[in-house]
Amino acid sequence: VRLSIRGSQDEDPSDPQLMRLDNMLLAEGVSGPDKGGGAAAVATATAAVDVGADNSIEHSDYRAKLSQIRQIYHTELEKYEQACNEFTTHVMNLLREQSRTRPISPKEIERMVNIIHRKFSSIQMQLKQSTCEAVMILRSRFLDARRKRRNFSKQATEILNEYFYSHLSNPYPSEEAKEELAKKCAITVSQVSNWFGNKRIRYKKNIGKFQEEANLYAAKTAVTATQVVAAAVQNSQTNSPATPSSGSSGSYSLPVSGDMFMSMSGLNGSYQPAQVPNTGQTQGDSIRHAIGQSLGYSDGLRGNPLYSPHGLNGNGGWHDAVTPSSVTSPIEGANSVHSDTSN
DNA sequence: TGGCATGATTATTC
DNA sequence: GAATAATCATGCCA
Repeated sequence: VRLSIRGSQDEDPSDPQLMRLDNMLLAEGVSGPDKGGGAAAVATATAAVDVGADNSIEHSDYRAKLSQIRQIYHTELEKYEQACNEFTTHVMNLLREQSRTRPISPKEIERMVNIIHRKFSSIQMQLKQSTCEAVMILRSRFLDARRKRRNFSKQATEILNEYFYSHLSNPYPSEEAKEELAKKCAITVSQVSNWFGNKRIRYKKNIGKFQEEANLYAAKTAVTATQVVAAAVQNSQTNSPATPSSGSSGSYSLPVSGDMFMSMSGLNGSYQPAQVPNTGQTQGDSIRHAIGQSLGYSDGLRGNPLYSPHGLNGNGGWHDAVTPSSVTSPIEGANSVHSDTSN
């Protein structure tokens, strides 16, 4: 903007602003070697925005637009250079012609050439500036796309909720579990992480609000669990090769844990940390074992999180509730807050 | 169209 | 580096 005001007056070639523009164009991969630096710049720009595989379209879109800008920039630049040269020779010819009628000093010629060059470099500067602006706009638009969100599919949220509520005492899926969930939900692992992060925080903030949802999923889990268990029992009794898969959602493995009782027990709004699971330990163990054999998630979680070391403590925190060494005692927080004065 | 739901980002903490 | 808490920005529905 300032440029157009200052315009024709002073165009110092070593202008810091020009240098800034040059640097930026180089960094953005607009100027400089066609593929080398440019590709690198594009790579960093797109890497910053990379959210998942489904973004490849946007990537190519970004690249295409950037290369379009680059192309325009280069052709314009070339055009200006050519025009500058042509104009210079034209003026030189004029001066030469004039030299027949009046004496023209070499100094005067040099001065004219300088004026012409300055004019063209100011045009060049404007080109660079507008190119920079174009890149900035493109970039900001592309970066804004990060915030563009679409709600997950109903099935996806269902799957995530089922996992969440059936692991209510420790809603921290392991890396494998996250991957599994991501695959099932057709989202990325980081989206799964985001989802659990949001869910935990929002659940904790307003347990009452989520109670209905918790009951819903607990009931759902219970029904499926019953089916699965029945099938498993029948399976072991009849020794038949029947598979317990409910067929509802393919191979989705329902994580059945004591947590589902937990979400039930919280019906009246007052949240009780993991207290029930232990009661059914002996029986539940065999059941869990049976289920674990036919279901997926439990595998990745074996030994730990089903009966989690964590509980929503008095301060409303899962994360630092208990140390792993106390896994063997899942009663924590049942009747007493026991001596653990966490925080 | 306003308000709530929800996915993503950021700052902070451990 | 993962989790939390706060916040942003968009989606969705009455």
